[in-house]
Amino acid sequence: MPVKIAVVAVENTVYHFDKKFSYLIKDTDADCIGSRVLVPFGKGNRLRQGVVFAILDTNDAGIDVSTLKSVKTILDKKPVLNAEMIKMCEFMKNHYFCTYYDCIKTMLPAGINYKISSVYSVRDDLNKRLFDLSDEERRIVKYILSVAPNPIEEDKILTAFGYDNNFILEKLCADDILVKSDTALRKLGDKTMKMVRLKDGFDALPSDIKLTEKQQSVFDLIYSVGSASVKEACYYTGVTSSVVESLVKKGIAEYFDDEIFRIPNTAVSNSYNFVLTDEQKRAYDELYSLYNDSKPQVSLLYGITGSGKTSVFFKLIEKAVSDEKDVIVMVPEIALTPQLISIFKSKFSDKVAIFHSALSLGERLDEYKRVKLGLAKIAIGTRSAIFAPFSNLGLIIMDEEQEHTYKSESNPRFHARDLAKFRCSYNRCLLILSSATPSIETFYNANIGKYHKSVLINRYGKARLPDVFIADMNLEIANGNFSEFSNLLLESIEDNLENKKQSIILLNRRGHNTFVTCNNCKEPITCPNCSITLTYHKDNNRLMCHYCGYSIEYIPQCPSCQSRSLRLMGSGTQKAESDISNIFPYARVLRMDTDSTMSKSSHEKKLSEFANGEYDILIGTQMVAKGLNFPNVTLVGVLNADGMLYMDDYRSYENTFSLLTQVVGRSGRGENKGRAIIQTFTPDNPIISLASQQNYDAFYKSEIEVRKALLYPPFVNLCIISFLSNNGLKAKNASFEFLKALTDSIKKDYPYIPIRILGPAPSKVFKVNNKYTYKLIIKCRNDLCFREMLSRVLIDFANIKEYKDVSTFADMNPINI
DNA sequence: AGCACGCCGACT
DNA sequence: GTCGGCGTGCTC
Repeated sequence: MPVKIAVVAVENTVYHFDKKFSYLIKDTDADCIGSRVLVPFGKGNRLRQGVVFAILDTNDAGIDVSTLKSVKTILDKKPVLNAEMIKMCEFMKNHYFCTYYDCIKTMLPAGINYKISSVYSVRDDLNKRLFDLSDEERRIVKYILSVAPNPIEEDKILTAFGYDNNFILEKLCADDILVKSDTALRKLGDKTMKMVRLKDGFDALPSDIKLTEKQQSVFDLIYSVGSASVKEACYYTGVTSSVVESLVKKGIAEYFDDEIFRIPNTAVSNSYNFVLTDEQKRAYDELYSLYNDSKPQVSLLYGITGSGKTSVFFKLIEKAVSDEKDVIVMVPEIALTPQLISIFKSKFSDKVAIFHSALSLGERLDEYKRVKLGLAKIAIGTRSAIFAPFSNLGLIIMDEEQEHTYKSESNPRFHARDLAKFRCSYNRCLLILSSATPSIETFYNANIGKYHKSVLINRYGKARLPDVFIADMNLEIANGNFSEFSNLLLESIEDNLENKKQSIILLNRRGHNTFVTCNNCKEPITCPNCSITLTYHKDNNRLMCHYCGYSIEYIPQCPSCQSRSLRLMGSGTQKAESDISNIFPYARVLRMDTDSTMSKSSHEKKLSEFANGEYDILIGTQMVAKGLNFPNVTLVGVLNADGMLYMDDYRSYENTFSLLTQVVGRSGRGENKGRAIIQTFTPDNPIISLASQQNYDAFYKSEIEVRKALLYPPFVNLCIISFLSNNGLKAKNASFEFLKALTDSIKKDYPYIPIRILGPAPSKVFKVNNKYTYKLIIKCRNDLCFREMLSRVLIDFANIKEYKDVSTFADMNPINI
């Protein structure tokens, strides 16, 4: 029979042996490029899933065909990956040092995945041998026969009989009673968020029911918040899910599924204005001519907050859709953009597909299919929307392109902007990067002519920039005000309360008090799993670790010297909330951070309640600073601008400038002029005054000089190699060994590669979750040559036995260095 | 990561 | 003389 060679990327490989494997395939099956297949793999020839990347003729493969195994099954009738996506896999593997299947899994919706598992069926001719079986074995055989001729999954049998291993099944196979085989099963059963609430009639605990201490703590939590996901209930009380389970068994609580995420249809959508101002029209015309260009183009749409960037790209999307082109719109965080989504839904209705993490597995698959079938023309979503399987892409938009949510922090560690550029060049279409405070890299690229640039300098309509005041907290203290709030801020809040206007207060710290120290031994209380101080949370009276989730009940006694004199230091959103409530007892205060926003849907609800005027003051972490549009907000207060400014990260100025500019821009979006008050101990820091003037250009000018002088992006790329181990010394040794391997390789094979190496050094937080991390920073040029060199070193290093248990990975331009 | 092969110790 | 411990190396 005539055969061809299928080049296959297989599942469950690790980086150092991930490559494309060749298998024989019938030439009648040669049209399966991009389809998933089952192939025998390894010495045991266990079946593994793979995706066919290419089909070759037997004579141009250049390998000994006689040694090849054959493709066992083709799983898809229609390919799941088209040519563009296969190319994108190659691109991602080369750029992000991950496996092919890491990429494939990221590109496809989880619901489409098959799971390979062992299944058992009973041999047809066994009747006579049944006598020899034990009772137990006979029950298993009966169980499997009950669904014959279908085989049963191994997991199902094991759980049905309560086994923790498959020895008895293996024995039955050895005795020729059962047959074991591998099958690809569609992953079923959506993993909806499992929620727990008290059963009706348990508002108060009847006195005849006794709970253990842990059960009581879970009860109290659910009682106080109404309902919580099981995960959150455990997180808050520091117990395992079995405690929740026992509450349910006792009939006190019950499980339910999280309500389906809905995009609220706020009234804003109808009043949205699509008539462009002259300035907006000019920007539109510029972008339109790029859109019509037959070459791929990237353009920065740069306009101050409230200048109507959305209107501009919305018009362009309308144009693209009328041209029968497909459009991807990426936003940093879907929950913070309900307004944008409602505009799209009201205008394009079911031509819009939404991609984000709060969708259930099934919903995500549905949206994916609607795109694939061409029913949806616009995909809106977070960074994963860049994988929307369009075939006629005409336009990609990245809103707030500087946001770090566009960078993935787990394998594959991609940046959506890079992939957007890839798709834009593949489809020869236009990519628009939109922002009021672009990333330094992007603005640099626009300035040197690599990107085009369209500028909006006027706020839209009657809205004007707010008046910004900088409150010097040193003066407040000198004047006897030791509170977290400057007098100016308190007066302004009071004014706003009287005038029925709303206020937003930003404090970039969760929790109540940020750390606890002992007055006697001066030791701060730290997490046992991480090298970081615990944060006091008043809501549950616990000390919590924001890194690993560890939590213990707060007992006012020092764990190291037993002294009872502890001091709560620093303040977070919880404390700010209670302080504000004490000062203004009649104000309706809403707090928004990852603690109070227990589930995604309540997040939505709270924002729309705030928009409806049900609250006077919104206090929160940076999530209150982004993208929201509340016309009635005329005051913004920033409590500790310093906290974010002096982090030892080369991007802390950039991030602070962006955050301050954005939060200041929340004020005065309606008819009334707004004001913003920034509290700081370093009022002379130029970043704060530049942000208060919304002067991005001046900020950029000073920042780019620093980057150039100190050799930071965009003048170099930062490639970080991390070494993670249970053993701190081992992580350290591995990092130094790697450094040696790297320098040797460069000396020997790549003498012309320009790089500078910093470190290795322990990571900023050395211990997280009992794992120790060392990091090596490589300042490099992110070109083919460097990536090839690094890839080789990584692969060779993975083969050193000594460091087998040190997990080593590379991250190009990560968020956290 | 699995999984088979292979080379040493405790046992019938 | 054999069973099985897990160290080692490969995966088309």
